[in-house]
Amino acid sequence: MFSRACEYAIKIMIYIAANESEGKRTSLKEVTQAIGSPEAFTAKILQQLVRGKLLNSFRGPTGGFVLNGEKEIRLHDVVTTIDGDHLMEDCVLGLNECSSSNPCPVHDKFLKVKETLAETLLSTMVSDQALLKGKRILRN
Amino acid sequence: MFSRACEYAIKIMIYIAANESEGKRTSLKEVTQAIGSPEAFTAKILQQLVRGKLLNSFRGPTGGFVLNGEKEIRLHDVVTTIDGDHLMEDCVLGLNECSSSNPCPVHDKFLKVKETLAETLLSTMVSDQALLKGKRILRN
DNA sequence: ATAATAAAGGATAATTAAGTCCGAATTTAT
DNA sequence: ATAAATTCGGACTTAATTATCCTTTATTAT
Repeated sequence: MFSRACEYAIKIMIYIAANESEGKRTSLKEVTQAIGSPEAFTAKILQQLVRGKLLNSFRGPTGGFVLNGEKEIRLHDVVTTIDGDHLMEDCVLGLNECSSSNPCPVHDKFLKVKETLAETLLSTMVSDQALLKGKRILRN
Repeated sequence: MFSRACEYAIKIMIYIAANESEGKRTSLKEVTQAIGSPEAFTAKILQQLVRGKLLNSFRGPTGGFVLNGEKEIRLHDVVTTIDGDHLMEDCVLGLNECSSSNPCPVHDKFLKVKETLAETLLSTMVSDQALLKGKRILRN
């Protein structure tokens, strides 16, 4: 459903949010350890999240990453930052010209699926208590 | 959401079903023209659909593909044949050990999304009249 | 100032997905 | 029989994603 990078990104954000609820800043090393992801690749994803204004970063000793406190971050923000909004916006069959007025054969059938997905991503905050509780389960 | 190959597969099946409702057998050339897909790649997908028992094939002049008439084919059959059941069955975060009894942080949030998707795929037949009406809109 | 620590960034490699090429096998019609 | 049309199958190429390596830059503490 999501790219591998996006799966990591969601885990990253949840882990950092959980850490932050305990007042802790999170380093690359710590988060890769926590979610079991390749370090260098994870660094790239963290960069994207910083550029996308979802995280703030600090260099040097005691450095690391924190949530951008200015807005409540939703899963929707994370997904669109890494994967874009294709899943919610594009035609399921990949057609350029598909819309409610000029629908592809399956357009109507998938309206509800997309709506449920969008609603889920928009209504779920990365700092949601229900998510943070599951913090321990971010790797196998 | 689906792989490119799976998008093609869905279009292929709808097109062949529409043709078949008019008693016509469909050739590789015709379907690639109809859906605007690369011919050689489309041939591979047709092979997969034949091996998966969703289609029957005939060689030689007047050859081509027809639906396997033994069962009513659902979108679910097409998707699982090409992409597998990852979308419906696997953990959204890619965890191996994620289940209702040992859920990842977002497990519950995505239950409804997966359920809506599965329900949509299972309840939609490729010969559904609503789909065949949209036959003309399978390429840009 | 210096050394140590951590993120930033660029270049490259490995893997997977998407797409192509071409010859073999099968069937139809002449 | 032969030629043409069509699917089958394997090997190959290209493009995108995932992952690694290594150097630079910024920050902290000594």
